[in-house]
Amino acid sequence: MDQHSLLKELQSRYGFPAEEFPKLLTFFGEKSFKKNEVIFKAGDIVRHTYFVMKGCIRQYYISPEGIERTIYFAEEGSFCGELMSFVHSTPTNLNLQALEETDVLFINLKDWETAITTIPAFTLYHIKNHQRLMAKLKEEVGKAHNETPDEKYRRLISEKPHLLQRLPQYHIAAYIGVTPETLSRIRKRNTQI
Amino acid sequence: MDQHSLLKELQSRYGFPAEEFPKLLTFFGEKSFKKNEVIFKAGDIVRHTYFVMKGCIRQYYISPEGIERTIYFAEEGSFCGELMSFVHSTPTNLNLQALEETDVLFINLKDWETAITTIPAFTLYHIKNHQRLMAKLKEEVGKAHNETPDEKYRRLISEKPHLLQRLPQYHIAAYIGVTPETLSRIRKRNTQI
DNA sequence: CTGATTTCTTGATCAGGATCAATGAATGAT
DNA sequence: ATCATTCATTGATCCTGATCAAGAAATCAG
Repeated sequence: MDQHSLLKELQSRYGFPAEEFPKLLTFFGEKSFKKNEVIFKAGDIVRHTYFVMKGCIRQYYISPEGIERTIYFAEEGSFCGELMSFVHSTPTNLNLQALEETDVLFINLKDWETAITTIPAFTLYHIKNHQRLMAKLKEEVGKAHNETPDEKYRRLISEKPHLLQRLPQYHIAAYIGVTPETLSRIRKRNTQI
Repeated sequence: MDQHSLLKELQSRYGFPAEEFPKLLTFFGEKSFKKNEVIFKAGDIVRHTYFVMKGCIRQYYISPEGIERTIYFAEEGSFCGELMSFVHSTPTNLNLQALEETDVLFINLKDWETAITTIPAFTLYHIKNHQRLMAKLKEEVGKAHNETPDEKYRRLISEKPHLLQRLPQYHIAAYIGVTPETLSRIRKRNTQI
């Protein structure tokens, strides 16, 4: 029988006792978002944390000039949300949007706190995952500054080649930090044969 | 009597029981770094986490082309290190350098794990602080992409005006992500009277 | 205090991304 | 299938940061 993709994620990185999983799962609900549906936007208080079962969600900021800057695409098997706002019930600066018909698991704050305090392996997953994400984000900050758009593009196609098939190019452009026109030219430059 | 700056940091954000502090403090040692001393560099396994008592430390990456990209200046009252490498004893990609004669508290992995498992308030501080830092880093990634150098400069002087007095301009330039020449011109553009 | 080194500024040129505009391709609705 | 809309490409021009080069200012060592 197929393993649940949430259990797979929990186990993949640091191990998670399978016998605890049914208990954890009771805290989550299921939900679907329509293509292009905005899940939350800057100013909202984030009430749920999501785990993507199927589909794709983007996290993005909107600059004072109104430019959308995508920082992350959450695909199948990823958590997605904004813990700061979620945990402290304060307004977020982030926006979330489903880019396809997307099915998620979600958990609210009360259940999250219960899960965190009663399932030690879930706590451990969070702590270790945060260490990993922080290291990644730091690197990302460094690279965001010093990579040229060409380098960012080549890094993206080497790390997540499928994203280019999956998403319209203007989302890729917003992720790399260039205009769609420039991305089109970058692609031309970087395509041999 | 003056409050210890570490206790002040622990209490400032989420509260920390003062009576637990002496116990926590026994896990830390004291150490000084000379001006420009490199604390650890990419490839090293990070053996300590630091708390800055006096002075200033920068965190930076070195790009494949050899360009240094500074992502953070840790001043008095800040933790500084790289948890991913520290906790897992794996090589880091980050570099740390003292920019002034700098006094720190430090803790090794064994003591850190003991502190984390025996002082719940310390655990809580770490979890909550990570949530805060992750949210900040995400924003930073977004801004790193879409802000112009002028905007980055103005944001820096509004958030941390003292850094400009404290540090040579080429460090500020490496933080903003421009050459020292460009920073000099930005400063000219943005100075009235 | 003096000379040497480092840091900062200024100038000129160059490269590449933004913008504006138009056309072509792909997608979606009926 | 057809039409409408959205998305991708291409061209021309403009703007800004990088680079190379030189000189000025500040800092440091003796």
